[in-house]
Amino acid sequence: MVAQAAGVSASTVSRVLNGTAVVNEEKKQAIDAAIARLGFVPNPAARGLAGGRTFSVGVVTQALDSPFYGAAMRGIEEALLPRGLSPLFVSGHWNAVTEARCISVLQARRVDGIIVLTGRLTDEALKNYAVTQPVVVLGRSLKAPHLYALSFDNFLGGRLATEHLIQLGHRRIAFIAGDADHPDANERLRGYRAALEAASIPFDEGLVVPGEYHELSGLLAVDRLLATHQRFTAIFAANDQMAVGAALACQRRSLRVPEDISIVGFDDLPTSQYAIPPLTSVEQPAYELGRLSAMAMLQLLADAEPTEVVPGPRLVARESSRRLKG
Amino acid sequence: MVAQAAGVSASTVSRVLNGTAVVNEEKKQAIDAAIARLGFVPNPAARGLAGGRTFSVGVVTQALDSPFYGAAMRGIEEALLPRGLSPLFVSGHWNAVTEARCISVLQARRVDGIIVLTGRLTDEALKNYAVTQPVVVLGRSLKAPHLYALSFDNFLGGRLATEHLIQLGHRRIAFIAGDADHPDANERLRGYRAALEAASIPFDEGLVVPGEYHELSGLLAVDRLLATHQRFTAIFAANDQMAVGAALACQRRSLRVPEDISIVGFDDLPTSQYAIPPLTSVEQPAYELGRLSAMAMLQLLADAEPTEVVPGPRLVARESSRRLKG
DNA sequence: TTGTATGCGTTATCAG
DNA sequence: CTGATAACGCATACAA
Repeated sequence: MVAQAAGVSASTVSRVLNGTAVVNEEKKQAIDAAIARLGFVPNPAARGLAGGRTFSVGVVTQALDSPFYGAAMRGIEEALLPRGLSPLFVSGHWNAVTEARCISVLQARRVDGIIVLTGRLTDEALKNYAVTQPVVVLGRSLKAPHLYALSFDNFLGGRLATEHLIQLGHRRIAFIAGDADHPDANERLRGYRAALEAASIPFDEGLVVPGEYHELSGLLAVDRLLATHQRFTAIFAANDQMAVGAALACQRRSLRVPEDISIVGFDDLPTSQYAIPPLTSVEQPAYELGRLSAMAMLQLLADAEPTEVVPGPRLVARESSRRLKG
Repeated sequence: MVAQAAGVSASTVSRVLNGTAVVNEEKKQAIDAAIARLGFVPNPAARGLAGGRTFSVGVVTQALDSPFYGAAMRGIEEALLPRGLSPLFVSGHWNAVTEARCISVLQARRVDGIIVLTGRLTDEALKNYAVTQPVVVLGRSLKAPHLYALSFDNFLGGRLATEHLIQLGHRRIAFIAGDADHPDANERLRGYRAALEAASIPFDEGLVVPGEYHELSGLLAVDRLLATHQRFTAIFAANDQMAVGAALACQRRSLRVPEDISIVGFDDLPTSQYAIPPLTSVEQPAYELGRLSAMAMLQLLADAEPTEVVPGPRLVARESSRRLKG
């Protein structure tokens, strides 16, 4: 096609396309011209078949419609596309079985590598996948050949949030937890406890209520707290969505935020800054985390050792938390 | 591989894999067994090369991290995956040039079809793309061969929202518009005007302020309204994000929602039900719209005429709007 | 530096 | 009903 238009062989075209070997400048020009004239675009399927690579990397996200994973996906896309790699997004819905199926789909498509955003797969399963193709996982800390893990410091994040409230004078701080079998959530709880301990505030189990990372569970958590007559002046929710639900529950009970109750969330979603009142939160740089995951994958694909390092958590103080009156 | 394991030819394996022809039951069993034993999964790249199809459909979304498009993507994924098709998501960021580049990427990958979610491409450009491969577009109404358009009734939606406020006794209703070169936004404005007219309420240009579909622009719009000393008792924002920003602006000015100002949004994002106060909005069933787009694509790919029809808008009344006090 | 031959894994077109 | 055989579009080893 292009080859005969430029009067050379297909191999030569391939060579200029990939820079595999030096070619005569004249022929190169002729080929480039022919490519432009014919609007030729190499067929990735054929390249994949011949070269063993598909120029696509699979991304197992948990929800396509999550502000958090959405930002991460954006970071991944922006890192990958300019390098000629296409991300293939599939969503696991926080379910190990679904995730495994997702990975099967990706493997069936012969993706060059897989990026897993958190999820419920076991570390073992992940390591196992890594023997077949490079794997980058966000939200774990494990080591294995062809496997790179990027983990955000949820412990420190939990600690920062709690310390912030303590510094504002709060001592009765409720904690709305995330799923118990979710490592991130447990780390945040650990941070909460550590901050309490450092301030010599006794841990009160009654102040910890379970949640499920969505708004409704935050709302219900506050209801439960109130129903059990717990006394508290502040709430730390393990993510922003639950914090928002908690704020609504407070409003329904005529508890003013922050006058009566201070609330701190986690994630610092873009929308949190427009919550009423704007939410104090621990920033988790989703876009950057996504971008770094992709960069790490790029390294892995180039047979290099990834060195990407995750930025630390940062507290963003807004209007939902204030000094305890008193 | 599988072929020789089962003692048959590759063609026969292909036949049972695709159901292309009837195969002897015994051989079929032997092949199935071999497939299971070897954990064989056909290579889509090779299938694509040989058969001219890639079993993937490109999806041009506008933002990977948007609650609205996220839900649509979820609908698309769930309709496509079970049929063995993989969606390939790329994001155009509301920019015609970027979108065109996205489509190039998709075409380079030889996707079997393209689904475009709204966007800024011209109808002409879209029709043009449709000569190469099937196209489904959400948010337009145009007709062309191999092109199916699904459009949501934004006019009626705008009308419903405004009528709701009128029925509550409001007559001074501000409108926070979307981008002027955005057809959806203009339709909503038309609906607003139509409702006003039907109720014999004179249209006041001073009550219409531009916005850009994000929270901040909603906030600024209210500031501007207040700065120009407009009198109004209600606000209809062309989307929920701006409505949330508007609510925050009101709160900052000590205008209570809904006691002093009623607010109605558009889209009914999942989070809107947890806004403070929970937001009255016009439901736009993003998940369903996505699913229907995918179903239409399936029809197109099967050389059938799509018949998918979009559900109409529906007003969801919550606490951000109430009867005007007398 | 370049062309030729071969193979990647699968489907389609033939004969049989 | 089934098996050869060619073809899909490209990359690579090899030969020149």
